Amino acid sequence: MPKTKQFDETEVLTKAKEVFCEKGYNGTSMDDLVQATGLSRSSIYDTFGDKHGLFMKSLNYYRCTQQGDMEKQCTRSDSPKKNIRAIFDYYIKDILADKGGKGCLLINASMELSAVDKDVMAIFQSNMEDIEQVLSALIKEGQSKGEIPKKFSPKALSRHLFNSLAGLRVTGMNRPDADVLREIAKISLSMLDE
Amino acid sequence: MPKTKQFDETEVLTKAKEVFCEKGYNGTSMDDLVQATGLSRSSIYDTFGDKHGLFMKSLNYYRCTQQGDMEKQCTRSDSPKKNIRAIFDYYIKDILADKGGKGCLLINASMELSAVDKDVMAIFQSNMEDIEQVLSALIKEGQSKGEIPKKFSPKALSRHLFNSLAGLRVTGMNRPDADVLREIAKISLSMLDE
DNA sequence: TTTTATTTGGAACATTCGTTCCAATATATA
DNA sequence: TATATATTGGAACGAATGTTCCAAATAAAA
Repeated sequence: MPKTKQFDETEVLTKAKEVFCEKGYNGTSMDDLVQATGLSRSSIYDTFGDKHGLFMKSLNYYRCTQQGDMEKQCTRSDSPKKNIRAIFDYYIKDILADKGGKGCLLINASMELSAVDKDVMAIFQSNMEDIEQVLSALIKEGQSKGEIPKKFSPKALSRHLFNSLAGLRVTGMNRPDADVLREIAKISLSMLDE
Repeated sequence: MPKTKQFDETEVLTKAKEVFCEKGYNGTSMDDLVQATGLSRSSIYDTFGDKHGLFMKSLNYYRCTQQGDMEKQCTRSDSPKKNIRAIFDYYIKDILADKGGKGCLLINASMELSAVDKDVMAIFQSNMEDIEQVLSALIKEGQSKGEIPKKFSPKALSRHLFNSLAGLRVTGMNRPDADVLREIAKISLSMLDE
């Protein structure tokens, strides 16, 4: 009996993500979202509650897809070190593919809202811990295989690598130069050598 | 004859900076700015033109003071490497002193607005180049003194260090833990050793 | 003290904002 | 096809936005 949903929720979240990413949370109006998603106001409010609800769902969805993409890089090779490099390559590719320099919604949102929206901060923190966990596991494996020196602990190295990834997003948004980003990554990753 | 200005412009810019930093550009209303600066609407419009004008002047003033503070660290010692460490120590101290996690106006503004405001992007780029220039000069000096290995070029190392500083601001805003930040800095700076 | 130029506070403006509401529309089942 | 249920478009709302304007207040100079 019921009329089925005329739209795919994840598609809407992806489109909303792009607008929020480009214009920021407070810079995005409901008109912008109506136009970008193709949905009516009513449908947006009915499905997501309000602007903040849509934003949080977009943020969470983006976080999941991004983390999924990153974890896919972890199994590309038997070498943990190569997999870490693959993560950096993937991330740099993602930055360079971002025409218009809209950036990463997690970092943008955190910079815009962390001071006033603790829900946003919590998602960023959780994402940071997850990524550090993934990196830390790869490093621990690499150290036990003898691929990675044990000078620094897996935890410390993973924090350094996450820090470098975050920096790459900031740097890359303002200087989207492939060679420069790859060189920065190379130096950050040289900690894992010899 | 004329009545003199009843306020110090740089004090106003500093106060405006704090509001913009905490709430973001689009999250800050003129009411917020009137309350934070203590000025009347009329005085703000008369002195700075409009909200965007006040924002740009705040951003520029912040950029100058921050860069000045950073350059002060460059002459603390005869050792270029120690001066680079001093820059990182200063920056981490600045991050930890930022109660409330408001962050750095340059990075916040860039993440919020770079995609839609090219003036903001230009200031960030210019600031990035200036800081890399300062770091590059110190590295070159350190390399010629034999303090810093020549495995990587001064330009490449300076970009890596700026990238790390940017990352520290993002990381530090969401996890203001002194030990963690110092450990990240230590690993980033270990590129300058041996 | 008087004059003069400037600052100041607050009212007022037109827009835009996020949100609500409802009648009209559309679709899957019976 | 008829029915039931969900979606849709658009009008409408009050609140908040950035900005303008002007009379009143103020401080330096005469």
